[in-house]
Amino acid sequence: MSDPNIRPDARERLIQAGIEIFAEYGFSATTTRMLADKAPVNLSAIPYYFRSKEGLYNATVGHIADVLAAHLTPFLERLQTEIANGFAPETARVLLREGLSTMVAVMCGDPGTMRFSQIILREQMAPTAAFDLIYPKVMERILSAFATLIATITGETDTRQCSLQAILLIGQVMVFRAGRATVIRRIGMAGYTTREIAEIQELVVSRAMAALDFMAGRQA
Amino acid sequence: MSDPNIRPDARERLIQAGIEIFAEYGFSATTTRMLADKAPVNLSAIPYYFRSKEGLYNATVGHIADVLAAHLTPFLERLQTEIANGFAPETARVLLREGLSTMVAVMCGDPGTMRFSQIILREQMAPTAAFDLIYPKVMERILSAFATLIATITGETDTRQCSLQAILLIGQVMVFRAGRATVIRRIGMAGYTTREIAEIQELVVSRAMAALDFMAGRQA
DNA sequence: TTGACTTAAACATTCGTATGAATTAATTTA
DNA sequence: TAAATTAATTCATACGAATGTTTAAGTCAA
Repeated sequence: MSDPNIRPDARERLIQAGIEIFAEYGFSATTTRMLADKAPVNLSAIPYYFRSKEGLYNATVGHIADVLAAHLTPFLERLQTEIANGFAPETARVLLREGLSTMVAVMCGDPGTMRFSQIILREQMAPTAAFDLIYPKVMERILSAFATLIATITGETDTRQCSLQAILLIGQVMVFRAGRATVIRRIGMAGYTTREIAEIQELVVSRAMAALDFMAGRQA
Repeated sequence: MSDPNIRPDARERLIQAGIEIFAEYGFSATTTRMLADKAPVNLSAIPYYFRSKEGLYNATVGHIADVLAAHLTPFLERLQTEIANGFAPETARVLLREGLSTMVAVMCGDPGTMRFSQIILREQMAPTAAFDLIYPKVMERILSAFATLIATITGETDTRQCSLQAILLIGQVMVFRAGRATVIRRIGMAGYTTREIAEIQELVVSRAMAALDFMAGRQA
């Protein structure tokens, strides 16, 4: 639910459990007893604090959206500052590099945030009411920032075109998370180690830069 | 399960129902009664023909793998033929264009095969035993073909590098399926119409070609 | 009549949620 | 301050509905 006085930590523990369990099993395969055991908390704490299992799920997604939005803010603020000060294409390149690298790290590297992206990916593939909690705070802002960067770097003025190019960039990152099982088997990895994350970052960034050169060339 | 004598169509109807229902709801949220109603078939036909709900799911994924593998075969045979006859980079480009276009159409365009990719994507994100049914017949063969094409076009000899580049290409297609909800909302589409599929195909193909030019340039 | 298939009904289990008592914390009263 | 009262939270238990599966009778072609 939404208590004005944030009293207890049973509520927070349930959301942490929600992140772990919902990410691993998805909404339907997750049972309230799994969540209560993981928290650990009595079963009745779920309807007490969140009204229902779905309420806990929505609170979990909302929490993820807030955390990611907070991580996002410094980046977006820097972007705004740069825009106010002219914004050279070289600066935009630096920001895009950094944004993509961070995205790879968040989606594939850090075990904590990997759970976030797992839940978000599930929402994308089969959106529920919780999709509205995460789209405007995270998806929309990332895509819009990337589209701005692309426009600045390439000189492309068609915003739809820039948005589509931003989506392609994100696709190159997403495939390493959503297609993790295939990537690992195909490449013969044991999992994503620090070394392999660095390799993916290098790969994604260099590929993105090449694509932007190509676009800029066509524009000029 | 696996009956030697393939008698009835109740079995096939259940698999068709499985494609529709498992794609829409996923394994856990799908109930045996949904499947039986959709088929339509008596509830007991599921344990009778497939031993269990999981058995029907595996049979469904197996069926998808077979259908996709059959669609894939002509393409792979042409590739083999070309390889036997020298295989100029220009020919490889044509094949890659075609492969990517088909992939977009299969994943995002045709309502029937879109269900296939939905189920496959779920398997990638949270692999079950059924993953082994689809990986070697579909994933492995597509990636290996793309990697071969990339090697031919760019002159890159490192097979790991070629595989990674193939994964990036597939990511650019996959994002339009897995991230459908976000793409549609962000771009302001009402869904993927024929016109938008063509736009995505053009986008993905031209982007891929630019990337390969970049790789070929670095190699030369 | 046999054997493959279908059917309706029921089974045991698990699910999300409700209930009301027990416990703890906070506030008020004396 | 000490006791009393109230509110907030936790707890064990239970309930009805839905789940996957089983059972055994029924149907129909060969």
